[in-house]
Amino acid sequence: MQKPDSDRHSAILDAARKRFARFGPGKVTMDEIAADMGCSKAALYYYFSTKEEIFRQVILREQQEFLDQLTVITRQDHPSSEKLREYFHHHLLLLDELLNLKIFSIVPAEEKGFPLVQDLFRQFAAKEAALLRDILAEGKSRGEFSISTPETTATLLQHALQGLRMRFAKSYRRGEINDSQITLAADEIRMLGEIVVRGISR
Amino acid sequence: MQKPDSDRHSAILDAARKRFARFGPGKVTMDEIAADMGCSKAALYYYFSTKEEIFRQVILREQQEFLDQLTVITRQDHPSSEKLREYFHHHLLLLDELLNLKIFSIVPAEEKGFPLVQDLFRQFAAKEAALLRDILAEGKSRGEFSISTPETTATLLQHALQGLRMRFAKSYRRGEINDSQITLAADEIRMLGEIVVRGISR
DNA sequence: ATCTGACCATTTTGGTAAAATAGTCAGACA
DNA sequence: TGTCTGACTATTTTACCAAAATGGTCAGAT
Repeated sequence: MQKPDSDRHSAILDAARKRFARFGPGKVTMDEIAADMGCSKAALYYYFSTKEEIFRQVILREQQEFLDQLTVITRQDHPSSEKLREYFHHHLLLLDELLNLKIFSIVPAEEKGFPLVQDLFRQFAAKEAALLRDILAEGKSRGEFSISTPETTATLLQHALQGLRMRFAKSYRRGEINDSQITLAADEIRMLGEIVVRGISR
Repeated sequence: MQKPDSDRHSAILDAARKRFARFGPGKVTMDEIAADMGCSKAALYYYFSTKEEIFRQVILREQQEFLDQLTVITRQDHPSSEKLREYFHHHLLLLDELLNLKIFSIVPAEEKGFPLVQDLFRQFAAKEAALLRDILAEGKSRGEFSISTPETTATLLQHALQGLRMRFAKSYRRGEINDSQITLAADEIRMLGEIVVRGISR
C-alpha cells in the first residue's frame, strides 16, 4: 500500500479512546496506549506525530459521529417543528453514548485540554449551531416558525441546551449515572423542546 | 451593648467582600482583612469563628439582596407573563452587579469553595427555583399558563438560564467584560423569555 | 465588650534531585 | 517500501523536605 495502514490507524484511535475516556488525556501515556496495542511506543509515532494529535483525532471522530446522526434529522422530510424536537432528543441520547464527548464537552473550562482541542470544540459548537440554524431557517421560510433571525435563535437554544447538559454532567461526575437520572434529563430536554416549538411556531 | 457591635460586624464583611471578589476566598488571608480594617487578626475572631464563616456570610448577604429584588417582582400586581419576563431580566442585571455572586455562582465546579459554601449555593438555587415556581403556579391557576407541573418547569427554566449565564461567565473570565457583551447577553435572555412566555401561554 | 501580641499547629510554598514521559533516530525485518 | 523496534535525549512531572505563611487560640490589656 501507498498509504499508512488505515485499519491500524483506527485501531490505535480505538485503544486511545478507551484510555482517554477513562483517565483523561493528561493521565494517559504513550507507553500505555502502545501496551494496549501490543507494540512499541515508537510505532505510534509512525501513525501520529504527537500525543495531542491522537487525542484530537479521537475527539474528532466522536464529534463527527454525533454530527452525522444529527444531520440525518435535518435531511428528513418532516415538519420543521418535528425536526426541532428530534434534534433536542438526539442531543441528549447521543451525549449519553459518546463517552469522550460526554466528558470533554462538559468538563469545567479547559482543564487538561490541549489548546488545539479547544479549537476543535469551538468548531464543533459552530457546526452544531449551524444545523440548528438550518432547521430554524427552513421553518421560517416555510412559514412554520415566527422568528426574526434563525442565527441568533440557534445560538440562544444552544446555550440553553448547554445548561441542561450541565445538570446532566454534574450527576455524572458524582457517579450518579443511573438510568433514572438519564430519564429525568431526557424529560427535561423534551419539555424544553415542546415549549420552544410552541414558543416559535406561528 | 449586650450584642456584638453590628456595624463593626458588617464593616468586616464589607472589607472581606472586596478582597474575596478580587482574589477569591483561597487567596485572601485573615491578616489582610485585618489590615484593611486597621485592626489585628485576632479581633476578627471576636466577630467570626472562622474564615469560612466570614466567606459564608459574605455570600449569604449577596444572595439575600438578589433574592429580595427578585421577590419584589413576584409581589407586584402584573400578569404572570410580565412577571416572568421581569424575572428573566433581573436575573441578568443583578448578576452583572453582584460581584461575588457573579464570580462564584458560575466559577467552574467548586474550585476553592468551602463545602459549607456549596450548601449555601444549593439552598440559593432552591429558593430561586421556588420564586420561579410561584410565578408559574400563579400563572397556571389564573389560567394564563398551560403547564403540567410548575415545579418541573421551574427547574427546567433554571437550568436553561444557567446555560445562558455560562456564556456570560466565559467572556467575563476572559476579561471581555465590555458593555456590548452584556447587551448581547441581555438580548439573548430576553429572547428566551419571549419564547418561553409564548410557549407556555394558553 | 472589644481588642492585642505572642504563640502553636497545620498548610502552603520553594527548591531540588529522581523518576516518568514525549518525542527522535538509526537501523531491523518483511 | 512500509512497518516497527530498542536505545537514546530533552523536557516535564513527581517526591521530598525545610522554610515561610497562615488559620486559629489564649491570657491578659483597656
